[in-house]
Amino acid sequence: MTGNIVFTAEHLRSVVEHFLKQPAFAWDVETVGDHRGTPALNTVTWISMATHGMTVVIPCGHPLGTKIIGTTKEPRKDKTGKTKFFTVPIYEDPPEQLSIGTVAEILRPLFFTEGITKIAHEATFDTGSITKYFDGEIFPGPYDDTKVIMRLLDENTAQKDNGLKAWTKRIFGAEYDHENVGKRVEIHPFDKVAHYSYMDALYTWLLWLQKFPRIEREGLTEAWKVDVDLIPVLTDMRLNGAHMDVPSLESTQEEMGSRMVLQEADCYRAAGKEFNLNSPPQKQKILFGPKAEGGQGLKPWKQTDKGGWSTDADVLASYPTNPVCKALLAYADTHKLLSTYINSWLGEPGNPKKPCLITDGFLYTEFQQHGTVTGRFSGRTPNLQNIPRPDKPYGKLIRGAFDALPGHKLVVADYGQIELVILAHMLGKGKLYDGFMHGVDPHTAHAAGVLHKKPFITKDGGKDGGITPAERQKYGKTLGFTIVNGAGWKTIAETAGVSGKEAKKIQEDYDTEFPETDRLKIKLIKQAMSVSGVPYIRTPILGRKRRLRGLFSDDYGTRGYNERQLFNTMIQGGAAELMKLALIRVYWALKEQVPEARLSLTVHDEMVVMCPEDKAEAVRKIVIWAMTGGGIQDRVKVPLNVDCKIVDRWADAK
DNA sequence: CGCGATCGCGCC
DNA sequence: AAAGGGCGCGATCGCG
Repeated sequence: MTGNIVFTAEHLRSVVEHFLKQPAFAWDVETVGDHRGTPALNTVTWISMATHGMTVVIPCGHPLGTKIIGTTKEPRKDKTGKTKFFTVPIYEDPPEQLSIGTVAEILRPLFFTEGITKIAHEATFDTGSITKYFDGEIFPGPYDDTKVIMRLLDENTAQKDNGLKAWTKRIFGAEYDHENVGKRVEIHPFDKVAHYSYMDALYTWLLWLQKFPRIEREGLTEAWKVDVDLIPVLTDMRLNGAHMDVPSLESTQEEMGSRMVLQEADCYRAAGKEFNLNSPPQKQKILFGPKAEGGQGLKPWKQTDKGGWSTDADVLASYPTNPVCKALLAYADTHKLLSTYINSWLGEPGNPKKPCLITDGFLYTEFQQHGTVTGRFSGRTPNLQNIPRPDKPYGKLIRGAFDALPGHKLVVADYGQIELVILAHMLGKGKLYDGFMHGVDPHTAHAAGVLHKKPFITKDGGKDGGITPAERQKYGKTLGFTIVNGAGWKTIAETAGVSGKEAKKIQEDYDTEFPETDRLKIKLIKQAMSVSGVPYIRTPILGRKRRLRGLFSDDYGTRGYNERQLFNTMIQGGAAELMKLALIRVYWALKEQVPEARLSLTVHDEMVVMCPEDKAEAVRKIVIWAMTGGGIQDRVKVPLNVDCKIVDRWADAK
């Protein structure tokens, strides 16, 4: 392997010459720095590449040599504050390496050659990390991503088994990393990291060679193409980050912090003692323990998955007169939001384990196009797809901390009722479909259907035969998500606030008034079961597969669960695919027409773009075109609808 | 001390 | 008869 470590410019040039003659290559980076996982901020110290006939590894800034030339004792404090001494090896100086600048300059012609496919495992990370060395320019495609491929071929793989190491072990039986070297390359000796980096590129290449042909064989080409077209888009978003008003976030932190202290005290006072307010077992003891032992003597009624007695918000709310429950509910709300969305982002100064996630006003997040079984994106580190809604008090403050740079605006667009659009598209007829075709909103259509009234909002309290806004809310909105998710009458009763009897009646009326839905469900289930091997269905827009082994289960519950997943995947997955198409369209249109504009975020049916104030109107038009215009509207039978606002803060968009 | 499981809960 | 789909993450707790 020694000859495959590149130390000189001459060597690297000859490598590039070889790679330029190939149709495709795999590559990988190793990164260091306080923000090693954030492509916008990290430092690349290794690049490795593999193709037909050659695999190389290019060190460019590794700090250690290979030979141990001595040891030293390093003091480290443990949790209790005790100082312990660890023996740490001292390595020889590292060999002389090319600088990342030189490496990027020589690699540039290779990466910027259109027509050579660049393959990585989780490409947005590697692509984003190297972009800063290419003058901030994302290199052109075609791209490919073995993680995307593997996930399309088996969407049910658990997230933790979805890394390159796991695949390499499973498919090639090879294990080359027992120490998680990639997590902190800078503490490992030179040769070890060289080997590790080399193997990463090599196995990405081998995995691609073996698995890519299966994409076409399984009829997944269209879904795959969109996912790889998303690579520059998601890389761009990952690099852009979202701008934050840090002082505002800090003042919210203080406000919530002092509020929480009071709420803590309320809990202790009500319970008559101090206990850990975040510990389910301790809460159990307090709530359900006998009064003689200082408990509240409440009767538990809800089990956790593991069979314990639940103390979740549902349970607490069911004892509305108990002061402990009341106090715990208030505390939990504040604690959850403060710890998840504020403290974890601002970090703890002086604690290297809890760094501030906001750098120069920007918070960077990661969108994974292979993060879910349905085809939606998932978001992580941090997840910006679950920020509290602006219609809640703390949500208004937290979402309000996402703002635009001075002189800029946020253009925020979201699809209206996108899941029901997909449902209507699949149905192709019936009251929901007709409603969409005539501009009736789906909640109104649903409420009117089950109430046997006319599908419009009444103007005279109901004498005209229409439905009231309250009926729309109560029946229409409830039906909307219960259909999509396959909820039962109990959930309907709970959500709509009606009796079980009435909920069952709603369900029956829905089935008679909207018979197409049940027929569609049955058709899709039959379709999935009619294929040879593992049952699967394909999403309506791009034909992504969802395999559902449990569809044939003898167990009623398992089978029902799989049937609900099937139907939901069609809807949720179809909606996600429209958004993916829209994102690709908006990215390229903006690049061409308003290059100053930047995609910041996407949250399932919503996208956020930041741009200079005087370009906001132009951006708005582009976004609306991208989400609803020809080329995307052609893919769905009912009209797409977008709400698009120009605002200063994310919270102002709703 | 680090890791993983568990509970609970934020969003769409 | 009976059924809520999809995520990520913070805090706790038990294990090795």
